[in-house]
Parts: sequence; structure tokens; C-alpha cells
Amino acid sequence: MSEKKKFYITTAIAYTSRKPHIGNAYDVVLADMIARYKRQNGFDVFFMTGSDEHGQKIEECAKNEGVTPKEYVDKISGEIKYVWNSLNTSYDKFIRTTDADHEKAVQHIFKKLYDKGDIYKGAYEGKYCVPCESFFTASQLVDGKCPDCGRDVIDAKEEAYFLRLSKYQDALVKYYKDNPDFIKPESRKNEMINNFIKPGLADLCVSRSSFKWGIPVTFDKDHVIYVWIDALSNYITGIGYDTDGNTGESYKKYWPADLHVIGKDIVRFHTIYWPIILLALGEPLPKQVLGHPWVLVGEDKMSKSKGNVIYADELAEMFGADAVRYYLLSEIPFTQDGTITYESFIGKYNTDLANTLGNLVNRSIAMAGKYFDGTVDSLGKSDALDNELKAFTADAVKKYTENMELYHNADAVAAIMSLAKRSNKYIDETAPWLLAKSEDDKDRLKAVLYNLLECIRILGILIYPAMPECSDKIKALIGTDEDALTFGAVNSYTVGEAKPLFARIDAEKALAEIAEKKEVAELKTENTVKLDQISIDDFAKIELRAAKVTSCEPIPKAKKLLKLTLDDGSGTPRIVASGIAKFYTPDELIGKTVIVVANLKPATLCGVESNGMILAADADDKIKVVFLDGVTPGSKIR
RNA sequence: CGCGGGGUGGAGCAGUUGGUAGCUCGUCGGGCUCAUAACCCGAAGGUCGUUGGUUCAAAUCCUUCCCCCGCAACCA
Repeated sequence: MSEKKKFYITTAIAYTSRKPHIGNAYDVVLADMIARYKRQNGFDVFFMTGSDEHGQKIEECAKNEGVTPKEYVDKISGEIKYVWNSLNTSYDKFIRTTDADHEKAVQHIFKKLYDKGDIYKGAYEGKYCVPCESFFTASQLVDGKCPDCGRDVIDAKEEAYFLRLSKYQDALVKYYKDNPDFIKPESRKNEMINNFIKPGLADLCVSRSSFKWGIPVTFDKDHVIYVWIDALSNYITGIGYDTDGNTGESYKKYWPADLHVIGKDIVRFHTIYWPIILLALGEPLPKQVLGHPWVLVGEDKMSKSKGNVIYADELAEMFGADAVRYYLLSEIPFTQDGTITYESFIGKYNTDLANTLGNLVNRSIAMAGKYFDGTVDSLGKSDALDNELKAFTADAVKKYTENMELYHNADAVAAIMSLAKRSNKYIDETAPWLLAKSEDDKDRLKAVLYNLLECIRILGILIYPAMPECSDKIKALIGTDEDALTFGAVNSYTVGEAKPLFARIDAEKALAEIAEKKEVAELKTENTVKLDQISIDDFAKIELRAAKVTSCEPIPKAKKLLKLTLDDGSGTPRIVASGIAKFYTPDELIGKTVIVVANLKPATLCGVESNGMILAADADDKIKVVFLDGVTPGSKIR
């Protein structure tokens, strides 16, 4: 046996702030399909996924629930694993960034880069305004003074550690050039080059001292290692990377990664920061990064506040893991965002899985049972119709393979479905039920059923990476696990009893059931996100005033901001920038009376100094400003 | 003029060496009965965002403008 070629594939590690939704799960399902495909084709695959468990946000989440950060991430990490498992994903390792060996390895990496001089202790390029307690970059300053209060600023520094990205910029660009397929799809590469590399990479801040929940910097107790080095390193620490050269066998075997499967939102981290960390460590770079699009619900991004979140494990519970996998793998385009709704999910399930594929298998098996007691042999003969079917099958296999090699999963799945459709057509062309009426046609009938079983066998093989359970069921039904993709590889079939692979879903009933479930869940979770209680004194610290909008204009270069001039009764006009440009035109606002937070620290947004903020409601996906009627500007609100 | 992607029959998408516009779903009509009210066939439906141009010929190349999305910069 010759040495197998290795294939190391990873997903992004999921952040443990909350339970992952189906969009997060897409990452893992996509990677799983590729991993299974590679295994099927003789590769020695290592497939890793995991959870990213540090950071300020988790500290906060834990605090809100009154548990320790560790307890919190233990819970969520368990949920992530549960969801991944419910989708039948075949990962070889689930790494957690709180794993002791990972933490230790990250500390070593940080130290090594520091010793090498690629990480240095620096400070926010800060101008500090003492009264305002704020840092500003030089570009934020107005006439060299604090943009908030106009007073002098000092050069105070908040110390932090930085990674010298600039040092490796040229090497990175060269890598892009030498490896044109490094970033897929192509458009994402252009984004990276134009937005980040061309303007020049600024050194990256890789430590934090503002929170504690992270991996401590060993040689500086005030700092924890920030997400970049902590989370990205999982790809090497998870397979035994060691800074001292005592790397484990699996690191030697599997690194560099063949493919990082990630969402398009984190392409930058994986194609700029991560390669540079590796360059600095002197390790080889991953071969390819696949930045897949998002799964949207209808038009919207999934979010808890919108209440439109769909969870993969819940779908899998109702309709099976294969069905969820199938939807994700067939319906999400390669470059643009795809959508899911319960309706589209059920529709796809019924037409593709129940009607086209499931029914094909069922009717074929049923006929084999009915006409030949389940035993069908090859007669070695074929006529024109048969040859057409064989040619189509070979072509479908080819298309499937070509697309799988490009990770065009949806097109690959479409090729499988086209074969199922063609097979259904073949049944109509040959009309076995007519052949069955005459003893003379017995052989022809047998040949037809044999051809169908061969198609089904091949379908079962092709569908394995996408729907492993379905594949196993098909193999069991036709009684063979012969995996050659050529017609005629099996001589004789003895099939089992026909059983539907995918029962049709009664859409109305299922949707009603889902709606009911959702209502219950909403009642439970409503208002769970509560802030800590505050005292009346705390509230009194907020100065709210009625103010009339005297003028309003868009801010050039700002898509979301409107510049409002307010009469707050003080006599001096108050300028406020507000992120409502998408929801209001200036004309709609002029003359209206709004509520302004009058003692909010000023800030400069897109060059406009904003003094306070306007109260508005987050209503669904819109923002609605709170308007007052018949209130004199300047009136205090409480 | 920050960068990039996209605007194709009701919906979702294919369609770059320019040469009769395709696929899936949906709709309508027909066929069949082995099968999960499934399957098969046919039809209707598109000025391929807009303007001008190159060409014998453009969805496909160049140009004007409009709209949508993503990235980046500010959603006080």
C-alpha cells in the first residue's frame, strides 16, 4: 500500500458567546462535505473544528448570567459540539482555546515572537486628553487639540504589545502572487489587497490589559493575549506545534493546512494576520483559504434581536441531519449569500429529497422486489436507451467530480440530482410495468431494473459526502457497498424491502408546529438580556432634554450619519451626529422635537463633532426616533 | 470619484476565446400508474438595469447614468 496523501482541513472555531445558528453551522457542514469527499478519495484527512473561548464579551456574558467565564464557555462549547454532532459532522478533533495545551503553546508562540523582536511593547499612538480620559490618534485631533473639548492633549501612552505586520508585508504579497488560488473566491482577495495591503499594513495590537479573560502574557502580568494570536494559532497548536521544535508527529504530518474553511467576515484575519504570524514563526503557510458567504434568513442577517434565528440542531431534530446538510450544501451559492426560510427548506426537501431521489429509489426497489423477488442480475446486454443512460451517468460523475475539486458544492450536488432525474426519466422511457405484462419481455425488464440499480448505487456513492446517512441507507437497500463509479461494477443485486428514504413533509402542519415552538421559546427568552439594575441616582446622571431640530443635513462620506442642529433651549445651537440616515431624510426631521442626551461626552464622527445623542428605538430592523409633541425645547425629561 | 461584487422570464441562479438565452422551483395543459397525490412530456413567460459605441453579429467588449450588496471609515 502506498503512502496516502494527507489533507488537513479546518473550520473557523466558533465563538462561545452564544449558541451557534445555522449560518455558523454552514461552515462546519461545508468543511465536512469536503473532508468526507477527500477521505472517500483515499486521502488521509485530518479535520479540525472547535471553539474560541476568550475575550471581553465572554467575560460580560458570564457576568450577566452570574457564572464564571469558564463555566459559561463550558456550557456554550458543549452546545456547539452538540449542534455539530447533530449534523453528523466527522471532525477528528474539537479544540477549545481554553485547553491547557493550547494555552501553553500560545504563550510559547507569543514569547518566541517577542524574543525575536516581531512582537514589541509599544503603546497606542495616543494623544491623551486628561479631563476627557480619552485616547485619540493624531488624525482625530482638531488643530492639535482634543476633538471633544478643545483642550491640549498630552502624549500619554497606554502600553500594549504589537505584532510587526509591516515587516512581512512584502513576503505576504509574494505569497499571494506565487499562490494565485490562496484566497477563494477571487473577489475576496481583491478586497484584501486594495483595502489593507496597498495602503500599508499597520502593526497589530495583540494584547489587552482592559480585561482578564484571556491567556496571560507570561512575562507581563498586566496583559492577556488578544484574539489574533490566541484563536488563529489553534490550527497549529491543535496538531501539536511546539515552538522549541519538539513538534508532534501529527504536526509534521499534517501542517501546512490544505484548507481553512471560514466565513467571509474573517477572511482578513486568515489571509493577512494568520500568514504573517506563521511567517514570523518561520512555519509554512496554509495552502488555501475558502471564504464562504453567509446564510441569511430571507433578506436579513440572522440575529437574536430580530428573532429570526434558525438553529441547525432543531431543524435536524425535525427533519434529519441529512436534510439540513442537503439544504446548506445545495442552496448556498459559492460567492454570494444564500437564504434559508422554513418554507424554502421544506420545499427543497420535498421536491429534491422526497420526490426526486427518495421516490426514485423506492419505486425501483419496489419493482425489483415485485417482478424478480429482489434478485436482479446483469445480462450484459444494452440497447440505445441504456447507452444513453450510461453516457449520462458518466457525464454526471465527471461534472460532480470537477465541481467537488473546486469546492463548488452546490454545483456538485446539482450534478447528483440531475442523475436522479435522468433515472426517473429512464423509467418512463422503458415503462417496466408494461414489460412486466409479457413473459417475452422478462429479460428486457431485468436489464432495465439492473441499469436502474446501477444508477442508484452510483447515486449512493456520490451523495455520501453530502448525506452520509442517506448513502448508507441506499447501500443497505441494494445490498452492496461496491464503490466503483463505473457502470457494471456489480453483477448481481439482491435488494431489500422498499422503504421511503425521505418521507414527504406536510408543509402546513410542519410550519404550524414550528410557529408554535417558536412562540413558546420566545416567551421563555423574552427580556433575558437585561442590564444590571441601577439606582435612581445613576439615572439622574443622565441629562435628557427636549430639543427642536432646526436644521439637518447629510454628512459627506458618511452613509449612516445625519448632522442635526438642535435648539436645546440653551441659546447655543447644539450639533449632533446620528446614525439614522438610512431611515430618515433631513426634511422629515426639521421642525420636529426630539430627546437629546445632553451631557454625553462629545465625540467626532466623520469629522463632525457630535454633542450628545438622539433617543431612538430599535424597532425590528429599523431605527425609529422618539418624537415629542408640544414640548418646549430645553424641557428636562425624566 | 475609497475598494470590490452584482443587476438575466413570478422566485432563486447558469451563462468571458462575442454567433440562435439556459437550469431548478412555481404556473398552465397533457401522459403514465411501478412509486412517497410521487414520475414523465409539452406550453406560456425575458427589450439579459439604463445610455451611447465597437462589430456582419453583444447578456458577453468599451462608455454614461441608476439601483442593490459586501469590505473599509464614522452607525454617541
